[in-house]
Amino acid sequence: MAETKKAKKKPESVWTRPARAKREQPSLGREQIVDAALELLDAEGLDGLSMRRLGTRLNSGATSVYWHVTNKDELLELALDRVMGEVRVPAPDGGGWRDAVAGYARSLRTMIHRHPWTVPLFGVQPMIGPNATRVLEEVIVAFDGAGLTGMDLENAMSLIADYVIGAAGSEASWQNTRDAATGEDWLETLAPYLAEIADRHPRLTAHIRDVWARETADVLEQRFDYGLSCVLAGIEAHRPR
Amino acid sequence: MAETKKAKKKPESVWTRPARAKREQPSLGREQIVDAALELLDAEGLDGLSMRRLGTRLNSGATSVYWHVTNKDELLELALDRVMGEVRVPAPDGGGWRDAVAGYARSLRTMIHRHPWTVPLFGVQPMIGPNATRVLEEVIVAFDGAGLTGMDLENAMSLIADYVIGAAGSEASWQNTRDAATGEDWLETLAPYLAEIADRHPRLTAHIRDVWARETADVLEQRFDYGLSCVLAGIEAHRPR
DNA sequence: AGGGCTCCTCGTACAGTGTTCGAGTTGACT
DNA sequence: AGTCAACTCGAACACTGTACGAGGAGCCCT
Repeated sequence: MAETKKAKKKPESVWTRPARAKREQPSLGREQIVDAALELLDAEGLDGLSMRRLGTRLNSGATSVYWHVTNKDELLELALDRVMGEVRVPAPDGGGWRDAVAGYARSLRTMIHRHPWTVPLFGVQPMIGPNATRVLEEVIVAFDGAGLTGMDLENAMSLIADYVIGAAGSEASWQNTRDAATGEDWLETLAPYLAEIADRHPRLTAHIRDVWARETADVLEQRFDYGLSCVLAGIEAHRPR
Repeated sequence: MAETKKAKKKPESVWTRPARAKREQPSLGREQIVDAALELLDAEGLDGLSMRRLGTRLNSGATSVYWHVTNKDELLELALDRVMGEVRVPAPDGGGWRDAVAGYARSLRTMIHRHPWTVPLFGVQPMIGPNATRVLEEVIVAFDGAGLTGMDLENAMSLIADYVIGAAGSEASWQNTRDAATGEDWLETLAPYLAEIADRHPRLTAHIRDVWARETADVLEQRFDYGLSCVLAGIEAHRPR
């Protein structure tokens, strides 16, 4: 493809004619575009994806992407649905609905951990991509056995999703500030401020002293499981019988 | 932008940085700046706030703001803490801890409804502004009577906050797309797509037909209360006794 | 063989963004 | 009167998303 076309001879020499840009992939496609976008997003977050950087990563002009995708928003929709493909929902065979739903929740959480840039994207548009709908379908099936229908089912599903997104999102952004500065640095710059508010907020400072600096991954794991089992217990307690 | 730098920068926030010595009556002040920023944010969301527009709204040069605020991020921190001042936490007098915590949750939710731009801001930096800390202190007090300490208390507080932010956030962004196009328009453009996935996802389409088009404010209210009482029941069930 | 026609690429340009810099203004204190 | 700090702000830089239109490649139908 990169070689000179010989069908027509034009009165030009090889030297005056600009060499055809060598394209390893003859054309751009949605798949490759989303692939490249995902690399940028996973590596540097939402701000790391710009149309120009995407273009250069694809060895193509900056605005060529706009033929395959009308918008940056649309591109993000595609990327979001792509990573929704990583979410697994166990079928409720054997184990009750609680296990299946818990499996879904945990899978959604690890997906968010892998792709933290998804968090501000949830819900900006109704998620109706193929993978999102597949997940929804499977979640409905997972809830079989809980005896929920109509609005009750909808409420329970929303509760699970809202909790997971809220929890995983706050975990992710917390990780972010942890990466930016080591926890000790933070504690160092924070110490005088903490001392200042110590008498205004006695309970809070006591709590902080009690709890901080053991925010390891284990603790986050435990916290998520605690919240999840609370939510499941609540759904269990409120379901019609 | 370009704020996702991984370079180690000294961790600072508006609250830890010493306030600048101020003069008698400078023409610009943090209060007025945050006031104007809030007007823009509430009127047009996160994208509606740009430093230049903020400048013109303040009848000042575009870059004058940078004397009083080092960053746009810092400005957003200030704005976020300002609206955190609207959150009320009932003292647990009389009614048990459940009522107090529920009151906090509902107050946080209405705050988010009033200022939907806060959602993507939660947790990007540790929230240590005066109003945020005041709320945290009061929440700890509200949990008195639940008999939670240390990590248990922390987990319960995180659970409440994560649920409320997740739920109110998804409500807010849903409202957004509702405003963009009337629900009927949406259903109209969506109908063929729904028909297309009907046999691939039978349960989902049945559920949608069952549930949709009654997404009134009442339903959202009910859903939030359902989720909240689930969470509270879960905390109740898991607390040490 | 040539004329359209559709798919596709891409350089250029526009209007905007956050932020830096340095020159200029003001007002209070020595 | 002079100094100095507190402030304001225009200009500029390096970005951003996107519209537009000029082209090129391959195909089908005369």
